[in-house]
Amino acid sequence: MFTQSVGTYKTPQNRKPPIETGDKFGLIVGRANLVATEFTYNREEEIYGEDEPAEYVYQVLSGAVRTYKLLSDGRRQIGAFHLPGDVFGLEIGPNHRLTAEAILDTSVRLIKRHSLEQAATTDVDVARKLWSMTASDLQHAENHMLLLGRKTAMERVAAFLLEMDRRLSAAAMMALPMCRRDIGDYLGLTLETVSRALSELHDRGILELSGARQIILRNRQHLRSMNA
Amino acid sequence: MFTQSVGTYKTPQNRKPPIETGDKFGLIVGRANLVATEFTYNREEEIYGEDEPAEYVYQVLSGAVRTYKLLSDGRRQIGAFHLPGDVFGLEIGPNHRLTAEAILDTSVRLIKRHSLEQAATTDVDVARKLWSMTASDLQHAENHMLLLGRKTAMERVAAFLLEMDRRLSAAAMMALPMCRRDIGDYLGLTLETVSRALSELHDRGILELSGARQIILRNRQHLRSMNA
DNA sequence: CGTCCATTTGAGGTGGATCAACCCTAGTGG
DNA sequence: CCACTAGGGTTGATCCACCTCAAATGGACG
Repeated sequence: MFTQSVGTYKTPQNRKPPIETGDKFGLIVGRANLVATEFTYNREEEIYGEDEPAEYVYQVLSGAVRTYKLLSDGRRQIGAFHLPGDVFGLEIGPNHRLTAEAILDTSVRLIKRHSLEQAATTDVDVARKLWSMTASDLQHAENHMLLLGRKTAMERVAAFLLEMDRRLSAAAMMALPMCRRDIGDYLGLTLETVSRALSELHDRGILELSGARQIILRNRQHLRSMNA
Repeated sequence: MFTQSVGTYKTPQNRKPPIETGDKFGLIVGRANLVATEFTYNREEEIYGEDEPAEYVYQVLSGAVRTYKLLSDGRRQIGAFHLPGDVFGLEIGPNHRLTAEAILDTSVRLIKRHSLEQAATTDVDVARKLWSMTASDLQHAENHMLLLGRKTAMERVAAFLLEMDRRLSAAAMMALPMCRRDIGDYLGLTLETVSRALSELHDRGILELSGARQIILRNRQHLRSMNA
């Protein structure tokens, strides 16, 4: 994978990761004395493909990543967006089950899966942490199934905004890393429907736009009430 | 939970469970010397509710179970059907994240979650098995998000039939335990749309119906090709 | 300043939802 | 053993939320 990659190596270790507290992955790495490498991917670059052998587990240090599945005719369902601090690519079987791509220039920390699993056999805390990360992904997927199967377009967009608000807006303004098509493919909508929903929320004074991807939420309570 | 339950106790242990080989749960129970109890629920009876404390983990012995989430106005998304052999209700957090109901009269084997977690701290194989079960659920959810977000009604029904064929039809005929509404709520469709899709598949000679829930697949290859 | 995309907006089409009969069948009770 | 009933399932007619296709707008970057 890496030999073909356009990404560039950086010196590993010896850096304070820009990750807030509660960094499970960091805890594991430290605790188990694992070797973590840093790597960067260019915008729109593939990190791994669906069904490829899962050799590494990844943590976003900066940038953003989308993981998705494709149908044969190109229809795409994004399963999750991965933002700084998030772990992705953790599998228990031999292969990745989704494709991962960098949305922006992205740097990741990566660890050999094998070494993580090794650590899990000797350290129950590591084992539980890995299980817990998979369980968190499952919980996200269960909520997302409800969204995809039963929510209206406006409800989906409201849920998306609240999720992103929670996950990336420390400041008042949130800077979305992804385009309208990505949002649509995450929410099971077209990019036009996403755009129309955002326009309507803007017209209703529920959010402010300064550039299509710079959003300020003016009325979170209203969004929560739309979230059914 | 059980004090309010209409279910009835049966003598635990001392029975050969009607579970085929590869019974992960059984392996854990045997290996770790855990106490498993048997319990039965009546048709349409709730097994546990969303956000209730997750005290037990369940395995279906006979019958069928649906697990789902509800929106405030009653819209329902079924996350999974659980058939004999399947484990459900396994959580890592304190509470159940979906509601579980018996579709038919159903008997389950149950184990205290606490005792499973206990076993996981001393036996890495148990820990890995638990992780693996959560990972399987996640994989199912990832596939289902693709279905809910991007597949047409006919593709969803074809996928459903193939899933049920794989999971419960040892014989030529498959006996669906669930009604059209359940299927719709699993596939993100209405019961009418499910019915129309099945009628069309019947008209096209792809399946045979003897009673609405007794289905014989005549052309699996065709169904697979519709599964995009 | 011009080019290239991403985004917005508009107009019209459609797949699946909704609303409404009707049918079938398993269970019930006479 | 059969008539009745209730609930699940099917089918038809219509509607509408979202998709599709198209064009205009805007912002970033050379």
